[in-house]
Amino acid sequence: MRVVLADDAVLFREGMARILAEAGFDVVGQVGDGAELVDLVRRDPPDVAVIDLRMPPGYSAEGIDAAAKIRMAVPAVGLMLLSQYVEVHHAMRLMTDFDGGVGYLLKDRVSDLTTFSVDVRRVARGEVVIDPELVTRLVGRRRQRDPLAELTDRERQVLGLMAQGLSNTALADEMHLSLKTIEGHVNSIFTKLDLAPGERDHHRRVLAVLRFLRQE
Amino acid sequence: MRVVLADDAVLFREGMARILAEAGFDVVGQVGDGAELVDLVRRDPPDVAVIDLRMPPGYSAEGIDAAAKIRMAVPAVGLMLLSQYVEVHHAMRLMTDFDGGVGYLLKDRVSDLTTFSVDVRRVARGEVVIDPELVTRLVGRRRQRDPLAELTDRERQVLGLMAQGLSNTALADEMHLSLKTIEGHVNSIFTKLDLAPGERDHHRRVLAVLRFLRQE
DNA sequence: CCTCGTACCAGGGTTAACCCTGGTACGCCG
DNA sequence: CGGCGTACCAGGGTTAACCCTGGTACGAGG
Repeated sequence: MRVVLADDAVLFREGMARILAEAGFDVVGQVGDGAELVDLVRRDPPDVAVIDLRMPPGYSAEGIDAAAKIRMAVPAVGLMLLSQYVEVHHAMRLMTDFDGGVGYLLKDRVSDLTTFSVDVRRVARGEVVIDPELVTRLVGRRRQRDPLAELTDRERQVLGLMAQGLSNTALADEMHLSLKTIEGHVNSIFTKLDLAPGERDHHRRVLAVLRFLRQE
Repeated sequence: MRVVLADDAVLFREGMARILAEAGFDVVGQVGDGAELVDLVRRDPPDVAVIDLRMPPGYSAEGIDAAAKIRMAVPAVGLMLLSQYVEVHHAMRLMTDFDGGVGYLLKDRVSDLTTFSVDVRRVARGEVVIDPELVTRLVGRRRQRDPLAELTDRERQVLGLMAQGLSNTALADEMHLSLKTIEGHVNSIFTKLDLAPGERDHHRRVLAVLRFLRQE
């Protein structure tokens, strides 16, 4: 089974290459960023790509962005994403935007090499592998399709100003609306971007802003 | 040359073991925390130990604490510390408390395996190896006027995670600190970035995040 | 030794952000 | 015409974020 690796951290990536080679994989390529990965996979499609979620230049979601491109260009390639942190919104994107053949594991939570290589093989065969704690977190969430596209014009305008760092008060002044109206729009934005209330792990406004900035 | 490895992240540690074995080292042991490391080194001293700076239980400075104990118990053992983040105070402690035979490298900045294994050998032979950027930072501090440059290493780390959308609670979990400590760092970041309190026009957290993202 | 900077943390107080419910108004479409 | 979506807004309640003060500990430097 042929695998390519994408991670800008050389020490980690090279170690991974050896672990997978030892497990019987044919490591046919290693790259340090998303663009290189997409090129490599297009030229010489592997069975599966193991991809670090955060890579240059933005260290934000380059891995998943590259994965999306690969899925469009070479749909048969399995995509195993590795992350340093639990990030539900990224996992959600994986679940909703990709139709099988995807994995999302936490680097620090892989405790057994055999299980890890089995997981990579499962992804290559079209299965879905998600970190168990993430699965728990994901239960109950509804599927969404391009959440940003669901925003009304007004909501998009509000989010654009939020992304410029305006407070709710300033938003109300700027748009000649009441504070109550702004609050309503902001809440509606969160709902549509599937940023559920009660999540203590995320600062939802910052996440909404990051979502908006990434779209541009 | 005999080496032992200490890192609780299995994937990373196992990869490292293979890299070093391939480079001709005899990997005689692997452990997941500082106490195990000290025991192992006492029982069967290697030539050099490669140690993750942050390990259980506190994820704070277990690596360097264990290194200090090893230096006292078996002074001939070389000590290579690996860190995820730039932490000047730890590097400084290494330079001042240890008399040769020490190294401090950033995991994400090791870009060449041959150089890395050479560095490990140098440390084993009693030399000092420090990440080059860290050297620059140690020598040329306070040269810039950029507010972001005024942040301490800790504050920069906090801001980086804020920019990933982590809430204060998640920051505390992630960094194994108290919520109070995180709040203190966040407030300090705002002060240093000239984001004054009482300004109703701006959402200061979002602005701080935008500032960080623009810098990258 | 003393001072300073950094790191960590607790106690206690404030508030903008957030959230839910309920209402009016308007345009569009079947 | 009625239903639906969107926009605007009020009332009322909750809380994570924010902020200040004060404390310990440690390392570095004069």
